[in-house]
Amino acid sequence: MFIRVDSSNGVPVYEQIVRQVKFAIADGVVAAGDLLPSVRELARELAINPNTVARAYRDLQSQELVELASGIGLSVRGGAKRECQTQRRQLLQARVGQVLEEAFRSGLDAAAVRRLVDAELTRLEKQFMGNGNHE
Amino acid sequence: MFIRVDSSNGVPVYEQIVRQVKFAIADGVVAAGDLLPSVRELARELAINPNTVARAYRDLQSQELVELASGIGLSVRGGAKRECQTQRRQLLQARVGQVLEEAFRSGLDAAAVRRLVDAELTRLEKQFMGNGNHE
DNA sequence: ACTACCGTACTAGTGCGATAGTACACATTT
DNA sequence: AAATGTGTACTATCGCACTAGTACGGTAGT
Repeated sequence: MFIRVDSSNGVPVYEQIVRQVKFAIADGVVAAGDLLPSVRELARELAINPNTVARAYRDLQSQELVELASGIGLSVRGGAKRECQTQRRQLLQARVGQVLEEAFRSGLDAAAVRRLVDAELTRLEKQFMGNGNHE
Repeated sequence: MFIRVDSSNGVPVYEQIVRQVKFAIADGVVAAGDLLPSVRELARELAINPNTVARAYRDLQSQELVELASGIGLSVRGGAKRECQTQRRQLLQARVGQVLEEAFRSGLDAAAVRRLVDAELTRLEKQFMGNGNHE
């Protein structure tokens, strides 16, 4: 699967899994009715403990994004895609707000912030040129 | 002092202290030669353990931003202000880059990102209207 | 000298994320 | 019926950030 975790960045691994599964749902990489990779399979793939994956899946289930197909696995629920897209958009907006607020606190004014954003934007445009992203 | 910590956001408290002391130095709130608040005083103020503050101060000392005035306290070193300003600028630029990259990955194009940034920017401008910040 | 304050060092205990191993109920496949 | 694979539950253990309390050497004020 498309999931990658980094155990050294402070963010709990199970949260990283939850986040990336949500992104996969939002992107349509897994559609409604599709099964998530099994707990043991994903654990083997990521070289982590099955309990950690199970913890992430439990969270996804309690958020009603995914439902138990008993004996089969966990399947993506109907409204999950739109919900994940909404959550992703809200998360992004919040992070943009945080960073801009930090920029203000650093003494930059709106014009300086705009310059900084534009500089990073053109840098990233070169990097992402001509591909439909979704690593 | 001007420091505020949040023990429930995952970031170690001592790192929050290091970060905010650096910001205070960058902003000139504490100038070269000034003493930092004592370990015990800051610990009492933040309602945390003195060891946690001591840990933060040890980091600042090993980064040569602050030096031991034996028996007196820790004083801000000469080049610290410029160094902290540089670090803060680099940190900010990196965070802007991260967020914009995440925006690209969410499927937004450069124009959409610019719209999102502008929206947050005008929202924050209202909030910060007519004050020299530094909460 | 005495007291008070400074940073530092040390040990012990707590909370939480993660690991490790086992057991269980369920469904599919053979 | 048996084997395999699914998610789940449970206990034990480990590491790390943090708390808690104490002790020590250095400096200033009296």
